[in-house]
Amino acid sequence: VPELPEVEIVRRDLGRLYLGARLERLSISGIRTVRRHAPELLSRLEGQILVDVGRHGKYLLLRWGDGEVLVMHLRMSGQLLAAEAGAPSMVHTHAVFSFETAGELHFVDPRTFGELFVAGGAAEEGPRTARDGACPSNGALARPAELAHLGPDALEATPAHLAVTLAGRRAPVKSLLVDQRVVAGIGNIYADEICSDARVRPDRAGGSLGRSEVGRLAAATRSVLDAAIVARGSTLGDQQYRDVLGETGLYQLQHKVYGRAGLPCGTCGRPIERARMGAKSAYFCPRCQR
DNA sequence: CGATTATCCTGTGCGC
DNA sequence: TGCGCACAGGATAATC
Repeated sequence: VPELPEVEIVRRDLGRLYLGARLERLSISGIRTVRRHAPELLSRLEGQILVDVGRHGKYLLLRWGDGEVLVMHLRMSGQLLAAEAGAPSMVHTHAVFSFETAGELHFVDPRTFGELFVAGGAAEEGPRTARDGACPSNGALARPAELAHLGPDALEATPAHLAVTLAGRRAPVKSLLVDQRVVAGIGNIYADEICSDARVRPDRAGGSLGRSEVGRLAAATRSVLDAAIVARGSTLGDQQYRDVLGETGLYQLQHKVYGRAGLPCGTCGRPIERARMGAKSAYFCPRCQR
């Protein structure tokens, strides 16, 4: 459930609570959570200081004093929750970060789809291209090789990029929006909300969109994600999403279409429809969205 | 090659 | 009250 806005809130919370703190111990109890490489690799983070918390799409990037980057993804049911030192763990806690002075951080994930791994920890360092080494001095967190397949972060993507990636595609607009290779960070909820804001039906073929429609889609991507971040993300009925301090988001109160099948559209009053797109459902207003 | 479908997993809520 | 089952969906592998 967590998508770009929720992950961005978690990123900010982590920075506020743990930046500059020294990791005393990292204990892993869930094997599946660290499935990318040997769990022992994570022990190299112990003793290091958290120096930066970044994000690309739905991935969190924690950079440590020795230059290591810990990559985390919450997937469907993952939560990162602050806890007092020595506090008992909830069920489905798969990793506990114990900081020297900042307390603990618990990685809780009932469905175990989430994961964490040290970037570059599993593979040999590949040959560096000129691009890779071009500007390491600007302090920006370089994207790990494991995330090379991702498109630009949805907040960084330009309208031109969106136009190019939609051109000629037969796949539905919504499928392209949630395709992390096109833009990174958009999931099922925000794809529906973005299509609603852009007044474009989610099942329209990407290549069939006109210039102004692509423009509206790009603008909607920005405005919807920005507004969702201001509202600290969406916490749905399942109460799944929580920020690091356990608080819910409020953006669900501003949802125009997601989960609102049969309810009247706020603009025209027609009932919101729910359509099956593959295994997932898409919500839209049949009158306002074309 | 691009588009669709199955898979991973557990908690929840529904119908019977 | 309880049981079975569909559903939720992010990413990836497999398949059409």
